Amino acid sequence: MVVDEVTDGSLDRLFHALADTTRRDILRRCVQGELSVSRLAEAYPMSFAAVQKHVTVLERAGLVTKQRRGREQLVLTEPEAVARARQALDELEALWRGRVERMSHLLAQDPRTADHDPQEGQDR
Amino acid sequence: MVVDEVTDGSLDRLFHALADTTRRDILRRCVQGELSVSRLAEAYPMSFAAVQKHVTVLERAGLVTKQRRGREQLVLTEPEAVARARQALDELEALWRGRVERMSHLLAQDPRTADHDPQEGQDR
DNA sequence: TTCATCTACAACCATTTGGTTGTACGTTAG
DNA sequence: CTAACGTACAACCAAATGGTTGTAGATGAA
Repeated sequence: MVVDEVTDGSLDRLFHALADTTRRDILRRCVQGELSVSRLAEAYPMSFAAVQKHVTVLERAGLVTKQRRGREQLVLTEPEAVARARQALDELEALWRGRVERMSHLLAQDPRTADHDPQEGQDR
Repeated sequence: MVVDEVTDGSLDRLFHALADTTRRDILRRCVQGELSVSRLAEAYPMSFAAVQKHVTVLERAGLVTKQRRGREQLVLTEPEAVARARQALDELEALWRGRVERMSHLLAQDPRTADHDPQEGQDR
């Protein structure tokens, strides 16, 4: 359950893998059901080798794994990797909320009048 | 509420901007309080120009904006951009959950109806 | 076996990235 | 005014990216 040690390098690879339209689309397709690399490649206007490289990038980022089935290689998504990316974004937002909170503290030096929240509410 | 039209290109820029340790660190620093580019540059073992370029990448991704104060340029974070990235990840997770749900459906059904579509018509 | 399919990977190429240095310009402090 | 500071931007470079083609190895089908 412990999301094992998110290093800088792993986050670099994660976000880099997500930073390409084709790769995000591959993820969307595979997240709905495993596909072989060949089947995937049929969907894009590029060579099989190019799609293969994209899958490799996703794989090194931990976003997918491959599993042999006969002569095919099925691409399986790893939802936990998405969770790791989200965790990094959450951390940023937490910092931001922290700042807002500190600012509120400064604005309301007297704890008794510390009704907080100057309009910067939450999204979700 | 409506997060204005997330295009492929904007997501590319967003995730690309996040795919670098230095840039994520810049975000963390700026999210806690605005800093000038010079002050930021003091924190990293690289030239001022390099940091300037990183800030430009963050800016084109919509993650920060710059605001002049005298001769300084303050870097301000834009939390909504982080929210856009999160939305993209949420969408992926939703697809994944959807698959699980469909799989449960299939398991509850007659096995003979469980056919896979060989060529889902998609084009470009 | 023979043949078609799926995958792996090398070699190559153009473009982008991430860094550097150098120069120029606006602004603030003395 | 002059000097120092903060910024902008160009030119350059090595390395990584994203694509190509070609070749070769496994595997399944006939």
